[in-house]
Formats: sequence, structure tokens, C-alpha cells
Amino acid sequence: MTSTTHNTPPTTESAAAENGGPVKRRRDRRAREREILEAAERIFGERGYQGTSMDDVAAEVGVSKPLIYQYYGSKDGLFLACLARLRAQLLETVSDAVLAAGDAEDALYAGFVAWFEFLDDHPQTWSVLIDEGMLGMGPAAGPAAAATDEVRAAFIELIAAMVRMNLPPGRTADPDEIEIVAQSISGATERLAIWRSRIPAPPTPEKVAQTLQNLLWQGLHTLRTP
Amino acid sequence: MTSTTHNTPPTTESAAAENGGPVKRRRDRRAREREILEAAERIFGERGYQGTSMDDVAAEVGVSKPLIYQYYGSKDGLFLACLARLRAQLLETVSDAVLAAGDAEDALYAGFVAWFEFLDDHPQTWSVLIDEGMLGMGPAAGPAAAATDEVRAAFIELIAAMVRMNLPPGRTADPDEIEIVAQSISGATERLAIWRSRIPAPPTPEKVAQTLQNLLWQGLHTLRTP
DNA sequence: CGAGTAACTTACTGCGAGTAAGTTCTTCTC
DNA sequence: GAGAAGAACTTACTCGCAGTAAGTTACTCG
Repeated sequence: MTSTTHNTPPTTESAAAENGGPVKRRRDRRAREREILEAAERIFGERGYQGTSMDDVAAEVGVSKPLIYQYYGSKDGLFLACLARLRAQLLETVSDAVLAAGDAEDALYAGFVAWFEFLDDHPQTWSVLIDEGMLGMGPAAGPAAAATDEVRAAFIELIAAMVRMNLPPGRTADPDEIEIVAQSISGATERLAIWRSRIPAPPTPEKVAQTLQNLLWQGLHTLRTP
Repeated sequence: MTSTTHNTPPTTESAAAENGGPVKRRRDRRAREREILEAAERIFGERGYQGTSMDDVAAEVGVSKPLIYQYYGSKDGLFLACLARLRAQLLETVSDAVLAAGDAEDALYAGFVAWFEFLDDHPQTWSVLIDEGMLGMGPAAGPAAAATDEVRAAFIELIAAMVRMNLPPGRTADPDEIEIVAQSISGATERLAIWRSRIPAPPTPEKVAQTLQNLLWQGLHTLRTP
């Protein structure tokens, strides 16, 4: 659907424009790259990484496959380019919410809410992220494994910083324990996001954030000094 | 390694056995199925789902590809068959540990320890499980998504049961909150398992389990009544 | 207008999943 | 021990898709 294969005649198109629409051919490189990226983001979001072929994307944009290879190098390259934009947005949104908060308790809650709200507002984004990206990260897994590990690492560092903020002033905690806690929280929020995206009427972001906060807050004070 | 391509000559092998070894050809179906399954488990564990071709498996067993298709239907079918065995073992191990424990607090801790220990003891298993299986489960993700969702669902139900056990007698909690808590714990343990498998000197299962227990235990008492 | 280059295409290769149509080996009956 | 019946197994393909080589068309700037 969505008007595939356009009205551009494949061969003699130079005589075009007789119907009025200036058949956009030969756009500027930057513009084409953006166009391809947007189409790819949409199609990957709909059909997943495996389910999308480069020919699909090429057809959607109305361009031939080698052009995409010239601009993005490989299917992985194209996918990573999609991921880069999306994760930057997500990370920025959550970081902003955390940094805007007053104390540590508030920061944690605000971060959770921002996370779940962002994913509610950008379901397509979320599809791209989790498909082989955010989650598929076994040893030889998907192509985006390394890239999404970066995002995750950034989140984990953010969480670890919050945990440290929460310690009594001047105290330090066992680094292992901080890491374990940060990994746990990261894992919990990812799993909750997936869960919410797959059930018909998920609890509100606030509800989930509050429950998670209740679950974790007290335990965060039990970190031992090394 | 491990003596690839065997000594069976591809063409005229009926005149074989001149060297002594009774070149095992034409085994019983059950035996062949097991043989294929074991090879597949190993290769999937080493190279991942994507990185393994059916020809690889066929060559490893010393058999032709269509035979594998006859027995397992498809690459997905073969992968799922591997998964089925592994997850059954994992689920059983953890369940046993939980059920053998005295009270709820002990059950939670014992479950964590059993989980991390099992994965330490079966790294190959773990590779197969996380590669596109345990984690890759976006909308149109890997083939094993549905299968591993089942395992996860089983764990989540186990966790939810433990949480309920922990409530004051006669009390009931908001089902949404129980679900949120169970999803969180499942996500945390999965992420921790991946993290541990990817760093050089991970903390012991007991250490991780203890930290997780500390993090969660107090919060488990904050569940509201609906 | 013509040279130079950026934008783009046609037409392939190669690999890997899956299949059609057999070909041997084994056993079971007479 | 024939020889039929069926299970175990193979050769030789098709088809879809990632990736590429080599060329062609349109814009731009002297």
C-alpha cells in the first residue's frame, strides 16, 4: 500500500512532468540519505531486521539498491544508522529528566517515567530498538549488538551515578555491588518496556515507575562499604 | 578440529572398511536425530544462529542436508529442538532449588544462586539460549522468540508465586504490581547473567544473588493491597 | 557548449535455505 | 536365498537476498 512504485517511468523519464508533479529524481545526496533513512526506519520498525530486504527499502524510496550501498555500505550500516538517531533521542530524553530532578529519589522516579513515556510515544522507535538490537546480543548475535551495548552502557553509567548520589555523603560502596545494582535496574526497565509494549492495556508509566521505585528504593540503602 | 570430514570417501564408499573402522553409515533414525541435535547444539553455541548454516551442521555430522530437513523440518525447527532440551534443564534446576527452600526469603536467594550457577556450569547452553533466543524477541525477531517467551513466562510465574508467598497471610496484592515486580526480577536476572558471561572475572553466584536479594527484599514488602 | 563529476542504474555473483526426485541399504516374507 | 517394501540417505537443483562491477545519465562550472 501507500502508493508503491510511484509514477516515475523506469526508462524515459526526462520527458516527464507532463502531468504536473515534478518527478523528484536526482536529489542532493544529503536529502537522499535522509529519505532513505526515514524509509528504512519505518520498514525496519514494521517488519524487523530479518524481515526487511534491501530491495524493499530501495523500492520504497524509489531508488536502486546499489545507491543505498554507496551511502550506507551494508545492511548493517543502514540499520546502525537508524539506531543511532533513535538511541540518541532516547538517551537524551531520559538524561534530561534525571538531571532536572531535585534529589536522588526524585531522579530515579523521573528517569523511569521518562523512559516509559518515551517508548509509549515512539512505538516505531521501540520496535527498531528491540528487534535484534536492544535485546539480541548474544556472542555472535545481530549486527547491532555492539551499538546497542553502547546505549545500554550509557544507561548503566547513568544509573550507577544515581546510586552513588544516594549514598551517605563521604561513603563509598563496593564497586561490584554498584555494578550489580545498575545492571539489575537496566535489565528490569528493559524487560518492563517490552512487557508493556506487548499487552493490550499496560499500566501507566507513572504506575510502573512508582512500583519499581517502591521495589528498589529501600534496597538501595543496603549497599555495603567495601 | 575434532577430526572434521571423517574418513568416509564421498563417492565409492561401499568398498570401504579396508582400513578397519566400520564407517558408520545408515544409523537408526533415533540415533541419527540425537547425533544431529548434539552437533547442532555445539555449532549454534559456537557460531550463533545466524552464523551457522545447515550445510555446516550436515558436514559436521557427515550427512547430507535434506536428511536434516526430513527430521527437523527447517533451520528454525532444528534450533527450537536444541532450545527445548536446554530450557527444560534450566527451568527444572531453578524450580528444584526454589521448592527445596524453607521460607520465601530463602527461596528467592536459592533461586538466584541456582540460576547463576547453572549458567556458569553450562556456558554452551547459555550461548544458545541468548543468541536470538532468550533475548532477541522483538515483533518480527528471531525464530525462537515464541519458544523462549514460554520459558520466560514460566520463570515469571514462578517469581510471582514466590512474591505472593511472601505476603502477610490472607492479604492479596494488586495483580498489576505483582506482574511488574515479577517482570522486573526476570529482566534483572537475565541482564545480570549476560553481564557475568561477558566479563573476565565475574562475582560469584552467591555474591550476585546476595546483592540482588538485598536490593529487592525490603521492597517486596511495599506491595499495596488493591 | 563541452569537460568533469555526482547521482544513479542494469545486470550480474555467491551463498545459504529449502525441495524434487531419485538411489541404496535393510529387513521381512515366502 | 529371491525379491518386495520401506526406511535411510543423496545428487542436483530453485529461489531469495546481500553485495558488487561496470556502466549511464543528468547537473554544474569553466
